Amino acid sequence: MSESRFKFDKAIWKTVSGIKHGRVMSYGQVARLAGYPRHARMVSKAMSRSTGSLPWYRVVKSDRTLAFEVGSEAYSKQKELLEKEGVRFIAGKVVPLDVDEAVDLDKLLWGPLE
DNA sequence: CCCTTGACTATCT
DNA sequence: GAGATAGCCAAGG
Repeated sequence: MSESRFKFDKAIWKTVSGIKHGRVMSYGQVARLAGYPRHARMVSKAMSRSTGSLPWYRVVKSDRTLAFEVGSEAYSKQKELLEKEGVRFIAGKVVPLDVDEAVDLDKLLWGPLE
């Protein structure tokens, strides 16, 4: 196994582990934060290579939908794990729960759904 | 090497 | 907003 790939994996795992409970991050965001811009597609591989427990389900696509095929087992599992943390879904999209500053829960729930 | 694959993304119709 | 399209980049055949 190559040395550089291990370093990459480690950086990704560390970043993903840092995602807080009930929050999500996109693949591209994780890659960027880990120090590897434009490696969004590689993030998934790094996660699948992870042996320990990783909050992989807190990583979603940039449009806030899940990466798996709708209806697949993986899709259901990820959605279930997220909902267990209080994450909501509207029209297949994760609702950002930035409880910290987004005091506009009203607008969040009743505002335009796009 | 060349070509194909993806748990991706940004942009344009 | 849904589809198409073109970048993206490491792995594997």
